[in-house]
Amino acid sequence: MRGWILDCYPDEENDSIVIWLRQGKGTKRIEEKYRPSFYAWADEAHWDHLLASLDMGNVEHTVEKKSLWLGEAERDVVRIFPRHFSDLMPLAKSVDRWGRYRDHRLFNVDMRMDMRFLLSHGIFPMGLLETDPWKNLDSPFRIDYPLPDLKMLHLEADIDAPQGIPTMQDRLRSVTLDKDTVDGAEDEILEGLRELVRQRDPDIIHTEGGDGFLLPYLQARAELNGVDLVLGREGGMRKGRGKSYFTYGRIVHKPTPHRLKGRVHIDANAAFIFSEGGLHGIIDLARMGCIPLQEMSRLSPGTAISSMQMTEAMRQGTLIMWKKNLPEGFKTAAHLVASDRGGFIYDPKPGIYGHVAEVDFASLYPSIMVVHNISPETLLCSCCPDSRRRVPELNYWTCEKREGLLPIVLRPIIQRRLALKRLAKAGARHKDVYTARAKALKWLLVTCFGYTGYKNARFGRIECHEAINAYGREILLQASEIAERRGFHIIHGIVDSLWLQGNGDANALCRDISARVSIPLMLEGIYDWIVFLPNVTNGAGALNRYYGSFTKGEAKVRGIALRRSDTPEFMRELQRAMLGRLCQCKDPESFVEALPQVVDIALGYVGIILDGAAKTDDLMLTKRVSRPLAEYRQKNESYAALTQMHELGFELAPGQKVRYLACEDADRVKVEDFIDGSEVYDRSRYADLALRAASEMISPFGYDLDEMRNIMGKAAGGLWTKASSRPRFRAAGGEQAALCVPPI
DNA sequence: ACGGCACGGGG
DNA sequence: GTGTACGTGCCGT
Repeated sequence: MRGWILDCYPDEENDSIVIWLRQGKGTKRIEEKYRPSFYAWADEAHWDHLLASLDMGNVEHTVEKKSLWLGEAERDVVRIFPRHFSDLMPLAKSVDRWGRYRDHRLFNVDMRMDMRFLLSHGIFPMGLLETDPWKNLDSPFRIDYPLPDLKMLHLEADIDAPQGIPTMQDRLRSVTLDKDTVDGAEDEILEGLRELVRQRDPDIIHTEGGDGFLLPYLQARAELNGVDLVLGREGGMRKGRGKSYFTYGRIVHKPTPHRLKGRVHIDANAAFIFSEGGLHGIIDLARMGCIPLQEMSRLSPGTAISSMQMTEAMRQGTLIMWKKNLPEGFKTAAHLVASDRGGFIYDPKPGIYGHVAEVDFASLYPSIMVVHNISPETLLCSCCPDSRRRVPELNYWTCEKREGLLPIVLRPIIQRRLALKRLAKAGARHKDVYTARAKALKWLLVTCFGYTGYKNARFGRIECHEAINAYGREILLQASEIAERRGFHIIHGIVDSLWLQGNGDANALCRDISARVSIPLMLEGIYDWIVFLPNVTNGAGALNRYYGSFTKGEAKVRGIALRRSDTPEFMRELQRAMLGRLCQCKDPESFVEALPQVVDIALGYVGIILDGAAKTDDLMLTKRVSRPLAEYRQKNESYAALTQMHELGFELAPGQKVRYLACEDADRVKVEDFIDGSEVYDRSRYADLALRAASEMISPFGYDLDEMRNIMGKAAGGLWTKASSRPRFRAAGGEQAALCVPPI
């Protein structure tokens, strides 16, 4: 048979792997017995003890030659075969304990069962192949590859929810699959849905919040009504455990996954990569990371890149350490200071600058890893102590003889992404598909650097993180020097970007620098003007709060309220309106002339708030809560919102978001789902938010918050009396921003 | 004054 | 099954 692996998962009870093969037409279920194994190694002193223990426990094992770590020579290791899938982890723990002082090192233990199976046959999901025996007709890194015509249908439900937020107890009114709606009595709806799914036979069911609510809800209603609801190509769901976890500097909530059998459930809310790269992005990563589609849709890009590294390591014949146990090297105090510094940062002077070029390195950090061969096994390798590849600032080097794992994995991703972007730009036939794939790949590149510094990453090593940073700083310094030699003046720089003023040829500069550092530097664009905003607390230049107007007519905005996820739509709209007027200006002079008009625009918005005429929808504040209600020590708005929900029997897990309206009553807030139209929003609170949003953009030009409040007070003719300004540290000397105009 | 809480960034 | 570290700003105590 010929087809694509759409779905692949273990059947623990039968010690087998179930595969759903999508063919040109139709789908085939294949079940295959599978025998997983893991490896153990002990030094000479403990080797006999290890083998004796295995014999004593009657554990099936063989001795094989394998490499324990990237690039190391092969040596004798024991390959251990647990009797059942479910015995693997307990047995591995036993073998670990037998070596009492960590004498036994274990490998290939914590690996996904699906990936084990696929790698053992050298096959991958969503790649065309032949069965019996398994044989690839495709390779994972191809730019163009054949795919079946996948059918994805959207599923949603209408629920009678008297409390505002639907619960498991609420009645189902109707369900909609794509364009078909089923209503009637609940059991009829559920049976109708089952029949509809069977008839339309989608490969993918797409939901928004299917994991968190819809699927468990439908299942609960089906049980209550005695309906056998089947949404997969066979009955039953594969559930996991939901969790709040700490990542990316914040708490994220991940609800219990609800996976179907033989059919892929993609929950848009649980699928970060889907939101970025769509279905084709997920398919691309599933192929390269060797992870089934349905699993891939719920994973982070970090896990995807990590699985690609594992896949490559296995391909090289290296075993995968159970736990990372590469200790950090010794560092002196002075060394620590040097190595712990982050990326390159220039110090911008707040104000407006005319005619500015922005140049950015494309995928700077991943490119550094590739160009300078940075990988846990190549950094400080023992084979090249005299390597000429020295890391700047640090007494590190990288291997000259062998390319490292991280570069081997990254190089094709970088090249592939560029190729896809070029194809999309050239207006190729499947332009959207190429764009989607390129977007998914981009996230691999963004996360791979952070992963090198992550203590639990399998192929992470903190020294890699330091080395990449050190190269990054050096490269930006070199770029700055070259820019200055070519007559540019450096306004600002962060990590991989520079903002330059001057009359030189920016394209020629990019070519020059790219050639010098072997990493492509691109012209992001020329600004008619760009505003760098001051830091409110000390008046110095903020590092990443700016907005500007490109000559090609687009605006670029970073760090202000408009970009923050907790900002109400109304304040965004206000800032967009201000920006819209400012972007009509072609130079700093006309920008300054337009300011009075811009202030009027802002005051118009504040007026709407004070009149009570703003729509409550546009005033919703959104906060990602960081802890359970009981753990809040400050009685802030998040606390008030959580309390309100709690009183009605609803709880949020850390990482979930709450949306609420700030009100004047004793409750302070009204959670969005409970809004009944009787609410009166807190006018002074919102007016203040609006004034802040306005002054944030134009404070360097004489319109700080106090000034905006003054102007508003006069305009409102006494209606506006709020003067709750907190004392703030003002910039020394009250330095006003310079108006910087380019030399002619 | 100070601590608690939440957000950003890359395209 | 999970990127770190940190700056920034507002708000409550």
